[in-house]
Amino acid sequence: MQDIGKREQAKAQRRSRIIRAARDLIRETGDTDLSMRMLAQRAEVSLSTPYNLFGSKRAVVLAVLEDERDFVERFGKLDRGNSVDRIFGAHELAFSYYTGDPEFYRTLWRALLSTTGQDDMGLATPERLAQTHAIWRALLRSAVKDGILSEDVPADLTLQAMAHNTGGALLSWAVGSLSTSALTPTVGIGYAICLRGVATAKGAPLLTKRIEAYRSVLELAGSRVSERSPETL
Amino acid sequence: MQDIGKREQAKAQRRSRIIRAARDLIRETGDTDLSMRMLAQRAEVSLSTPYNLFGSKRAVVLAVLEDERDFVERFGKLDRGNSVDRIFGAHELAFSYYTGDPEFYRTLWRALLSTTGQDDMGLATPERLAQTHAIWRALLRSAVKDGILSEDVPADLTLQAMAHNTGGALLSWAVGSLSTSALTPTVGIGYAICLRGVATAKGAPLLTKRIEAYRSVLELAGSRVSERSPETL
DNA sequence: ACCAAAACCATAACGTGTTCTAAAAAGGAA
DNA sequence: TTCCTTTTTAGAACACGTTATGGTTTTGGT
Repeated sequence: MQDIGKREQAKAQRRSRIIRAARDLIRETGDTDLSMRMLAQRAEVSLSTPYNLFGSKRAVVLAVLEDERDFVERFGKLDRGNSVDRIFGAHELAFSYYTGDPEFYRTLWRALLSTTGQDDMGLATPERLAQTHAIWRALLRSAVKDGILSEDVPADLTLQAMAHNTGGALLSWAVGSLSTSALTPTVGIGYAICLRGVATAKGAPLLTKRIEAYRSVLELAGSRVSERSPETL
Repeated sequence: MQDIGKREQAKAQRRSRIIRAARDLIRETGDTDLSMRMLAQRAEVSLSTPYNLFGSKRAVVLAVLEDERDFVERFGKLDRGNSVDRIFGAHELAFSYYTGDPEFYRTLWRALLSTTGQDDMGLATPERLAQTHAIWRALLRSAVKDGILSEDVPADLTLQAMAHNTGGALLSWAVGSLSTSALTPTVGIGYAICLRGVATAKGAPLLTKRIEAYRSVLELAGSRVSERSPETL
């Protein structure tokens, strides 16, 4: 009844070999998309094996994405400062992955987007979605408890607005409309504006300061606010 | 020297025939993506012709999208009510296209997203981008002039936050994480939250009312706020 | 009316993600 | 060992977007 068969072991090894090969290929070729045939050759498996173990190219890329980010563990070390500090600390931590290796994550996101449609899979694994959702929810609730955020708007609605802000910014960034240097401050301003929309009189000044701070970062980066017009759709 | 050659005329006719065929194919097949070969057959042109006239499948789909929405003209008729009324009137007008024919626009957006990456084309034509940007900018400036929005945050930053909110919501909707009935109110709440973040004391209550209104719409639609967790990424 | 040039057509080709087939290999149980 | 089951493999196949290549048609100017 034990999972520790020699069979599962070999399978796990193949899985990680495929993920590693995919990561290396994306890192090397850059904007050239990785192909399944090249991936299979690099991972020393058959072309069928990635489909047996993951199901699709999309699933492989998603596995690479979630393998790279030791996100949740690092979140635990954000207990310093007040609620607002922790919120924007989490924000900058989350986006440090992208800005730290832009080429890699850009092509990764493009590969994720380019296969959207056939399966009903979203942009992340349900488990990861639930994890990050719980973390952010706790952050907002903590801010409510500290008297910084009002409670006449449910935290979930605020959270959804922030999540959509994130998604739209990442989409613009992946497409190329938003520069890497502008990514983190732009989303930060979006967060601060949203949060000030549901803030108490006590909390509002803290968020105003965040807006000012990110604005100066934005101008320091030399990029005018709308080097291209934002995608108003 | 005149543009009105018989040649251009035939070319324009082929263009519109391709666009119409693409629109019909998307309408009929639904989630089955339209293929270039089927499109050429339906439009009674060669497979090469769409590439000669548009450049790529992506460009064809984008042409369909912009051909469908007589957006800018309809915006002119939104002069009733105060600034806030006009803003959310514009919002609901913009999203009425999507909610009015969800299947069509969903597949259309998926087709747009699925070819993102090779060319540097964004999610809309530069002209359309500039147009809608100008319209929204005017709406926000009008709200500033009416004393509803504060002016210590530049309108472009607020606009960018709202645009990213839009993009993220549309992405979630296209992927399937956000239901059609929840689309308009969810984005409306996002707008209202953002705007209340940069509102004056006079304007804040108006936006609070909008939030309440959209919340009741959301609950009336029977969908719990997070039927799936929002994509926090 | 003729000619040169430009546009379009049919077609093949390339590489892609994905699926399907039979064959082979490998692990576990007797 | 021997047998059975599960998994991997090789390879072909399909539909797709896109490009390149000649050949054919059409147009505008002389």
